[in-house]
Amino acid sequence: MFYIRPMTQDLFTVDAEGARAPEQNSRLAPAYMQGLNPPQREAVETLEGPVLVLAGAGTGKTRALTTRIAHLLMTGTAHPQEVLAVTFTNKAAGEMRERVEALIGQPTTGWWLGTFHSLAARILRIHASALGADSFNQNFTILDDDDQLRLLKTLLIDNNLDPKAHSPRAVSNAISRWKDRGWVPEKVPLDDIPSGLCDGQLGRIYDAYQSRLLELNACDFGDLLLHNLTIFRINSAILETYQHRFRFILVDEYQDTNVAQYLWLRLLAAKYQNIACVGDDDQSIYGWRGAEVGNILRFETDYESAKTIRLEQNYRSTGNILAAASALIANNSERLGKTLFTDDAPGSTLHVRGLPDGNEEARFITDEVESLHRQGRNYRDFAILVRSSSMMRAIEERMIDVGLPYKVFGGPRFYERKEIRDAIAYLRLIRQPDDDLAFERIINVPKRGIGQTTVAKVLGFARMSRISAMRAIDVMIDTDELPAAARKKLVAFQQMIGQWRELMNTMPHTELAAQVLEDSGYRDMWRNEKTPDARGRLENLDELVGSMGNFENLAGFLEHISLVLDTNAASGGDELSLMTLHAAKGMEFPVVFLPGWEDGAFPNMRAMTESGDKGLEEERRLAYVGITRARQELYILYVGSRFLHGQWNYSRPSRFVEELPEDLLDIDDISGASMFAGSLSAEGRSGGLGSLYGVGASGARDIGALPPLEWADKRQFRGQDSPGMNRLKTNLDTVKRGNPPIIDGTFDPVGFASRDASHGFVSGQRVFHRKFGYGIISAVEGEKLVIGFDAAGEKRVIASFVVDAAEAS
DNA sequence: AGCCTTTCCCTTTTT
DNA sequence: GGGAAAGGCT
Repeated sequence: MFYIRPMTQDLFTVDAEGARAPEQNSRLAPAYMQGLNPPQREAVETLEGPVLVLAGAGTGKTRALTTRIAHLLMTGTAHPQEVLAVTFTNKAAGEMRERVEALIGQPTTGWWLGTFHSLAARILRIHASALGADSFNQNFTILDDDDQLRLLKTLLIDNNLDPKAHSPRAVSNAISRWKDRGWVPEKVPLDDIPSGLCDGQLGRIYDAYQSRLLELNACDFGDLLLHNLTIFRINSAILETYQHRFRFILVDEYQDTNVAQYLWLRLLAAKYQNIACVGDDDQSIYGWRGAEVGNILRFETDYESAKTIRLEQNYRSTGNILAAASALIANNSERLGKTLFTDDAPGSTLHVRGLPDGNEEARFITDEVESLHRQGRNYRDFAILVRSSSMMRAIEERMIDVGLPYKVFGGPRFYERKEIRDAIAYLRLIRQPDDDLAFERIINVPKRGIGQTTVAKVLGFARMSRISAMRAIDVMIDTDELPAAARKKLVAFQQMIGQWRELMNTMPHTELAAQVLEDSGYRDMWRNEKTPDARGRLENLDELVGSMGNFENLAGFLEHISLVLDTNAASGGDELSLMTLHAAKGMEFPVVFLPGWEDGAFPNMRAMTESGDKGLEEERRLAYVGITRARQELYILYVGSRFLHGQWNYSRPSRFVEELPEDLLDIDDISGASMFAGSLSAEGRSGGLGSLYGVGASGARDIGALPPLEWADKRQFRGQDSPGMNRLKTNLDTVKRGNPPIIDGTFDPVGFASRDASHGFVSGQRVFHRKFGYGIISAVEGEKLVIGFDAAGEKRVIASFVVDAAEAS
């Protein structure tokens, strides 16, 4: 039996006097329940059955959820290992963990409490082999964005498609979107074919990508959930195990679940239906990631005995802030509608400031922070929330200048630095030699004389024979396909990795990492580099090795970096927070700055051109999220001109500013934007979109002259359909017939490429080889052939490099 | 092969 | 502005 129910959790047995019975714990209930209002209490105390908590911003929904977990445990209704608590982001998961620990006074290590992706990865690690793919096993690598793009690019080239004409990025987006929708493309699918690829081509790329991932023992983010679904569907025993195990399921931010996540939850909750979801349709900001607000609406039909509880009393923000947020969101047409109220005083007005440019905006923020800090605020009381991370730089630079302590969430990340990624690639390859993306990254870094040509040959052969590069080397070093010098170097590389691989089992992982970086010459490479940032890179490597100490083993560390791309989450110093609006979901701060409220930037022009009114409404919800993060003071900022992408752009205030009730605001506009707005009214405004790109300083671009959308021109092709595309269409039909997007038997599990190695060559056959010319096969050893060539003499070559002499032109 | 310079392209949000 | 790729030079 693969699953042994761990009974090591000591929640009920920590008492010094011996085992503490659940009944005794229940007497503690009043303490942690104190201060809850009646609906919150109801949400906590409805221990069994499906519960949907529709809760507005700042109504204490996460508190209700965590208290519910505590209550489940304290009343003895649930054992810790029977609880599955799911959040969207790592930060939310960490926060939930903290709160639960505070409530029950116990560590929650090992509990099933985390993000969708981390929990799905955990299950997939246990059951990877149940997927049925030859090479896919528990050591699988989780690919990130960059790996995915590089892989797609090579696959495009293999399929004779030009990566310039058919951007790997667009293909990647399309694939991710399908996956987010659980392969049930309700809205986008057939129109969502990027840049002139006909659907047959895209389907082929998709299939090639998917089977390549399995050959490399790798999966992408979307696969984590999808493979779970596949396993659950083809192996009901596994599904039942988990249905039985997770008797209590809790979900935060339910409005942001996509179809794949929805299906995953539904399958798991099917048996006991003890599922409690908390969400707010007004805070749905992940539509672009496939989030379905409809999942909230569907809850009551999915679970017949569902109980819906509304939390409408806001405990977070002042009256003015709440009123402004409510007025803004009232402009959205698609909403369930909630009326939030607060008993708090109105508080300050909202501070709206128009400033000349981005530097002045940054200066205003730091000045204001310092002045409030002098009045007794801590730095950690402040948050600066931006629409896009590119807006962070100016603010960051300013804060460095004046020496304010700050922390960036979701900006350029530690793990995305080149040296860190290289170091991790070494470790990935040592742990999982089939990881070609890691291989490609470090095969010649530092330089070891294995050039582009050699690497291209190895990788090309690997893809052709549907094996990984390291395995391809095994084959190729026995043959004459590569020059002797190259073979020698490849062998040396392989042996180097092999030695470390052996050390992996005996040596602590931090020591191994240090040794790998030293022995590989990677550290020396940076030591010898004279650029100013080389020293910093070496320090980063030290930091990486140091941070590995926080993990039990190499596997745990690698899992962490692929799922939790956030190093400084745990620093609790007195620092102000700088992050995107998306990253701020679920958080609150006494003082919030919202810079960059300019039309075109926010609401973001792309969001609107791509998704029209729906896009605008999502942007408005984002604004709503931003405003409702603030407890006491709120600053909304816009500038008259901003330096973006190497060019000055003139702008006018966001339409969202106009949607705020004027009597709640104190406005001070020195942006000069109104002047431009006036001059723009003829052309810019009539365009209906913002003027962010309207008039460049150099008179560069005009709204009407924007480049045509790349996504136009989609379906004039009728290429032959691939299995992947057929699958899509089948599912599309299912949905069109009015069926809910459920997994059913009609929908195939991931398709696998069969590994048919038989080539059909026989001894005595006359063949042609591109490099060695014509010859006669003297022996066949699996896929290797020994051939006596007319000109080159006897050589060992690989069957796939050879064609029958008659077929050679 | 390797190194330096130029050119081109992108540029929302994230697990 | 910034990164990747292509081109050009040693």
